[in-house]
Amino acid sequence: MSVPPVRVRFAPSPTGYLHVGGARTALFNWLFARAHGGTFVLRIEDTDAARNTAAAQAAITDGLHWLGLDWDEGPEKGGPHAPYYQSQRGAIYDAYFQKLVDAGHTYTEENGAVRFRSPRLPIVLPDKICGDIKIDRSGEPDMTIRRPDGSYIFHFVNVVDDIKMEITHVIRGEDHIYNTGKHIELFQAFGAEPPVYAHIPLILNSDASKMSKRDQGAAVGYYQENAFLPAAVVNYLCLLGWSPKDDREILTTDEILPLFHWENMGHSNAKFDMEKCRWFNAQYLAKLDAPSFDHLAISWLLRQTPALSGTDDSRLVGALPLIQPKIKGIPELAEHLPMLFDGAAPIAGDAMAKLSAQPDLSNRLNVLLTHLDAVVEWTASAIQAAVAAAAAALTIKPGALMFPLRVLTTGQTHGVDLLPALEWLGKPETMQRSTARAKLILG
RNA sequence: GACCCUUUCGUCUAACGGUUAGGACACGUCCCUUUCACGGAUGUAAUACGAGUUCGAUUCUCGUAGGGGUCGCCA
Repeated sequence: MSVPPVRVRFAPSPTGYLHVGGARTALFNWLFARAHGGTFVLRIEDTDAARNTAAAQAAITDGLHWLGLDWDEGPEKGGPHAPYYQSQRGAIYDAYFQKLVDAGHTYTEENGAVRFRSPRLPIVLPDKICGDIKIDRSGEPDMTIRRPDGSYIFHFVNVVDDIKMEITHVIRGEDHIYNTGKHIELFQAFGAEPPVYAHIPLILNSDASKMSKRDQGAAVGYYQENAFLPAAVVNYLCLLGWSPKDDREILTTDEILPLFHWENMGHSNAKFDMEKCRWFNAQYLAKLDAPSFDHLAISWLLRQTPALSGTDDSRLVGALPLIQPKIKGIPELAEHLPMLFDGAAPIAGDAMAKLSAQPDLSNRLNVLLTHLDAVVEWTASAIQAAVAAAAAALTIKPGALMFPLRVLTTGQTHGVDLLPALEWLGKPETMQRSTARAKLILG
């Protein structure tokens, strides 16, 4: 007896955005298919014509493309079970509907809606994650499967398509557990074997509420817009409801595939932690090669308002390596770029306060500027030597001069690695900024 | 309310019935260092509660409580 090849599907409806929980469901289906050499099907459940727009469809396919979750059959690719849009499968549904009618499983309401007559038998759902779940629908009203206008309801089309598309495993959110009772009744009415079910726990907000469109990070588009690295997001998402069962956290999908078992799946809902997601992003950002980082940064800058000096000249490309190791997200460029490019930026309040508290300030600044002015070859190491010499002359530690130097040149208390930044800035600009701000500070 | 799922640091999670209950994010301290960081070290912090089984329970069973989900002619 041969085991049928694994076929899984992600079946979103076009709601206008791709929910991060949906993305995780897609990811788990994708991982399962890839781990078993199976087929990953994308099917668009667009039976609700009202919200079925091109933009809503694009949010799904763009998001999946961006995450790197390639499907084997579905929109853009076609396949043996095309079409993959439910809105185009009316004839199939009509035929399957007739089967139910002929078998006497249905009855029609006064207004024309058609219901499926439930066998009202207790159902046991053998779930791969939750175990055996008892579902008792005997007290429930019969489900409607067709509206008076002839369009079909989710439960019906979902099951028909899973039969037609030969889906072997259904991996979906826990919010579908109870629906599964209805679905199993339909499979049985069609004389079809239900697929293997695995219901994965949900992703919630940090306050345990359901993530909705408005919540930050609920839409995959948020990560795209903010130039997250897809691999980082995928990595983080994998760890919500799945674990390698050891201490590793940074994992490639190749490393995850052999460990993607039901046994490694979590059973309880997970709260989304944007801080940790950003930490993953920082890990991947730091490892990125310079050209890729430049491309990511520049294309993000070009999408910003003009206020953000989004040039792609060599000055900018020279500055980006200074920033790359400092940030957890590309949007933090907006914090670093001004202090590097705007020499006239005002001195930050806390910087001024901390600097004023330094003893012997006037003398220190003057000695520092004198030594800097004497630097011939303007390199980070030469600047460092000048700072060291100035410190020696003042009989203080070099470190004591770094903070004043940072304030003089950037106006800030913190920022990128200073000496390389000054090398990038150049001697004339450094001296000009320093003398101007020194005057301001010393009054 | 009914039914279903679930319960280990604030969060994500690990722990053949025997561990000083481990790791990571976040937070604190120290070290490193020319600065900001990175990094290293370290600290605060968890088995929801109550019974039972057992020599021994985070682990198995039951109950209680908390959280979530579902109860559509939405998907």
